[in-house]
Amino acid sequence: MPELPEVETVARGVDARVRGDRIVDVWLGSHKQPFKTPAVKQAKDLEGRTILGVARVGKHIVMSLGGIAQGKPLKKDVKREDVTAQWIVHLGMTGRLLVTTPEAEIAPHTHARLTLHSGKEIRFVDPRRFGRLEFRELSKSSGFEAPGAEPLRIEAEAFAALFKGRKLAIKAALLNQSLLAGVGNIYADESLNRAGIRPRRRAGALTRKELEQLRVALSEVLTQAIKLGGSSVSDYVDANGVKGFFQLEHRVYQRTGEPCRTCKTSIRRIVVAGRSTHYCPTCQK
DNA sequence: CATTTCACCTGGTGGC
DNA sequence: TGCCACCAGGTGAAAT
Repeated sequence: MPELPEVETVARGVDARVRGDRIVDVWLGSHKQPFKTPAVKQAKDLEGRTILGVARVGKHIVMSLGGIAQGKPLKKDVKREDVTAQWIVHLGMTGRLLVTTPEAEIAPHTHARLTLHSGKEIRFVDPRRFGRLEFRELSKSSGFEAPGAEPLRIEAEAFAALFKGRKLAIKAALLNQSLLAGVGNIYADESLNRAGIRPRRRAGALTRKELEQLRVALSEVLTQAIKLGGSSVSDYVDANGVKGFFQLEHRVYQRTGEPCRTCKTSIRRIVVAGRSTHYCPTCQK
C-alpha cells in the first residue's frame, strides 16, 4: 500500500486516536517476519508504555513511547526528553495499521494487537509480511532517522545535488530511499509525468531546470495525495479503515493503454529498476 | 562504491 | 472448476 502520502495519512490517523493512551497488553504473532526483534521480547518491551505521539519518517511510522508507568494515562504535551523508546512500523507492500474496538473482527494475517488503557486496539495486519515491526530503546540506540531527504522539505540545490553524476535511470534514483525517503512506484511515475521527464533518462544527465521541475512536481503530487488520503490501488486503507481518493487523480500509474489526459496518446508500460513504469511517450521527453 | 537482480510472502486476475 | 503464469504500494542482501 504505502508510499509517503499513505504512510502520512496512517500516521496522522493513528496519532489522533491514540496519543496519550497507554499500552496495557500486547499480542504478537509467531512468524519470523515481520518482527525485526523477537516477538516475545518486543511484547514485553511495549507493555506499560505511554504513547506520546505517532509520526511519519520516510515510509516508516514512528511511535514515540514513554517509560513504563502505572496509573492513569495522560499528557498531550510531549517533551523530547519524555521519549524513552520507539516502536517503528513499516507497512511493506500490504501492511495496515488500524485502530479498532476490541470487538472488531480480527482480520486474517493480523500479526500484532496492542490493547490500550482506553480499550481501543492498535492492529497490524499484513498478508505478504513484507512489513517490519521494530522496537528501539533510546538508551541503547539513537532515534530512528530516514537515510534519505524528505521530499516535501528539500530545497532546489540539495535536490539537484542528489542526482549529480549518477548514471542510473531517474526513476530508479527516485525509488532509492537513501536519496529521497518516501517516494515509491506510484509517485515516482506520477511526478515524472507531471515534470515531463521520461523514466529511463539518466539521473545525472537531467538539466538543472528539469530537476527543479521534478522537485516541484513531486512536492505537489505528494501534497495533493496527502490531502486526498493517499491512493487506494487495491487494498490500502487508513487507520480507520477508510480508502483514499488520489487514485482518481493518477495520470499514468496503472493506466497502460489508456489515453493520456493531456494529449490522448496511449500510456505506455515498461520495466525500470524491476518495477512497472508508466509514462506518456508524447508529454515526457 | 554504484548499480542491478533477486528473494522474501500471499492473493488476485486472466488464459487455457 | 483447476492449474498456471504473472502481477502487485517495498526493501535489503548478494551479485556484478
